[in-house]
Amino acid sequence: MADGPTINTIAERAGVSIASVSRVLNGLPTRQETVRKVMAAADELGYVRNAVARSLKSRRTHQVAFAMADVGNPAYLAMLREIQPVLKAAGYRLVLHSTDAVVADEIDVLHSLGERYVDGLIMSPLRVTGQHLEMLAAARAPVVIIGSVPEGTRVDNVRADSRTGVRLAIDHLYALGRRRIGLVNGPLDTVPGAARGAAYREALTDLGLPYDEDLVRIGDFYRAEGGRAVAELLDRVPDVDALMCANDLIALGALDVLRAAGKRVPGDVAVVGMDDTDLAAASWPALSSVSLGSAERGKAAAELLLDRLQGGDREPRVVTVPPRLVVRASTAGPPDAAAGHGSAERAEGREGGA
Amino acid sequence: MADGPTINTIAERAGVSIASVSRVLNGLPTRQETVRKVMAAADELGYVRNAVARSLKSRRTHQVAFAMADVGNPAYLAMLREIQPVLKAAGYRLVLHSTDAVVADEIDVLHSLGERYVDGLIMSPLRVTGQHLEMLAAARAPVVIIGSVPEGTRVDNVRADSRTGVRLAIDHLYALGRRRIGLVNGPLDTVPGAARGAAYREALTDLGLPYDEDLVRIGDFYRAEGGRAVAELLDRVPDVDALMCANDLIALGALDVLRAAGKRVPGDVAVVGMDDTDLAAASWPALSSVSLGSAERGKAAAELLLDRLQGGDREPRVVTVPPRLVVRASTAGPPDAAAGHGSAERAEGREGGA
DNA sequence: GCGCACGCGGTAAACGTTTACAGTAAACGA
DNA sequence: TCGTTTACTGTAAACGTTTACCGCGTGCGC
Repeated sequence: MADGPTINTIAERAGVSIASVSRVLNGLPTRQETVRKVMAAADELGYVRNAVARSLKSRRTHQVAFAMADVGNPAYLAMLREIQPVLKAAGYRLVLHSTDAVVADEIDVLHSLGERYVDGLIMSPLRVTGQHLEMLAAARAPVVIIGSVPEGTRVDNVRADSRTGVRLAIDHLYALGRRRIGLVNGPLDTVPGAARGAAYREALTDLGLPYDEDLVRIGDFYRAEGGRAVAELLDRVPDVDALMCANDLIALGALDVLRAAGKRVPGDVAVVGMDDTDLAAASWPALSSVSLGSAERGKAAAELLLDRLQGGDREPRVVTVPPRLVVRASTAGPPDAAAGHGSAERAEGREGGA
Repeated sequence: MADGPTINTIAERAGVSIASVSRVLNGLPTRQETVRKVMAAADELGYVRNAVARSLKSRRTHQVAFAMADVGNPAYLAMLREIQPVLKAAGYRLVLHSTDAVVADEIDVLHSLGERYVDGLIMSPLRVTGQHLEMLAAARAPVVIIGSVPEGTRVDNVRADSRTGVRLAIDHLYALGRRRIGLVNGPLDTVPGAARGAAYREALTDLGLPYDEDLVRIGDFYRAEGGRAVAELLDRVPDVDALMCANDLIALGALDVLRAAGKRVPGDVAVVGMDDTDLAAASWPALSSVSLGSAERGKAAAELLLDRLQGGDREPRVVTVPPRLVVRASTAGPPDAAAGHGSAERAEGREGGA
């Protein structure tokens, strides 16, 4: 791997100055003869521009960072899938950070913006601390936050509306005749956890249903722990007839546990997930899920950032993506009155048995 | 956003030369007094090293690129999940490219290595063309290929062994008493497609089963098209009793279609997927799947690359990750003799019905 | 008291570009 | 013929670091 050619090498070979080489390579007006010589030399040498040197001079890296809370979570992956092509189309590379939702790591990423190895950042923190806000205010490059930040924070911001999302799900379950609706939530000190908890309570109140603490269980946002929380809930409220789960992974855990407990879904218990990930469609019974528009949020965030990178100053903008309830088999009908027949799945002819 | 401080700013404020500032910041031996002054100035100014300038000088970017064929495919995501922390731990950032398995895009990525914006590359091409090999030979930075390359290609290489993987699955199905085993494959001009097709044929031969063209269908590697291919297969061979699917997405498509056709899984048809993605565990019935060690391959690739980045020259290495069959409900027993009772799921008491 | 080693720190070059500025030659008008 | 415009090209500075090299002052041995 001998050192690659630089514009100096080319200049020498073509018998012109490095300035001319640069001009030719950038398409600035130049005499035909010079263009020809430079191009020929560049071709023969297999010249490729050095991105680092260009960045140093131009103060632009054409890189954007995406700091996702969790590389394993399909909701973030959905964002990633949308962010990637938008950036690519605009000529930006994507630098991926995984913070595992650890605050220190997120602060680290914000801090490292000062190193100027990227032109901007998209970040999706699970929790937003005072430290986050401080760093955001001092950030040396444009940042877009996916998730909610306190009012008045001067930063571009893309939000889901999980409050309305929970409402959609609860109303749906209510309309199906469910009255003992449980909530399996993630930690209350996360932004989504808190929002979903509050929205659940509110929705019940508005529907005139009592709020029962035994119907609310808290775990983390993963399958195993979600299942554990559901088991606990079943233990306390055996006749629960619907479960609102704070995300799809929790809902999968719920399906596991319900199945093990001999409960039919949706015959005995209807289950709704959240995020509408690929897993929802893959599970059996297929999971009704509230889409919080992960894909749309990713896209919006990327576009906000590009706009900021290209446009320069403007007031920070807040984009809110509306939720959408996707109804599948896991909530496909009213609860069974009797035991064991005419479940919704059967009505649709989709069950696995003969 | 006033221009951030540079070592010049610090030097001025501390009353020393930029060389001293640099030495202090890099921990080179310096008088205590100088260290103190520089540190104080740096702190007050909120100085952060400029990564671009450092890279230009040191010819190291501390970035590594991962070019994945498809951001949507869980198998590649599993690699990503392993690659990320390995690189992070070694102080490298991850630049993510999605090539959508388009050859031109992959060549582009290889070409752009010349821009020196990364120190190395991990790439997982679906097809390896002559153009790939040419670019690999001329690459200006170390590359690790995930997937098979022709013998003698001088490049670090991490392989799955899908031949043995298919063999594991077919032997398993045979042991369960299945004799009409279909294959739902992806395109034959892809490396995995070709390997799986050949392995299937070989396995049948070794087991003394006839090779029947009607039992082999080709689609792409996605759910919808996989389902279509299965429908076609069912049409030609209604009494097929097992399906080997070239990946999990195809297998999910198979489950969809089998369910719609009123076939029980595994009672009538056993189904095996490949890649052992999250989806396999999430589906119902849970999918038996051949793990090709995506996670291990990602990890191995990252480690090979780091070794190369740190160690310098050595002979190219080939790492082969052995496959592993993960048995779940979709192959949990022998075919039912009679119609409709005693399926494996029921035996395990896990079905959705009462 | 003188020469020398040694520990520090400053000057300047280098990494590979872009670009402001100045310089040159040709073309043109008076 | 001469000045001026025009069209191009070269010189050099700059982006923010790292580092080779040199010079200076101190302390030591003789």
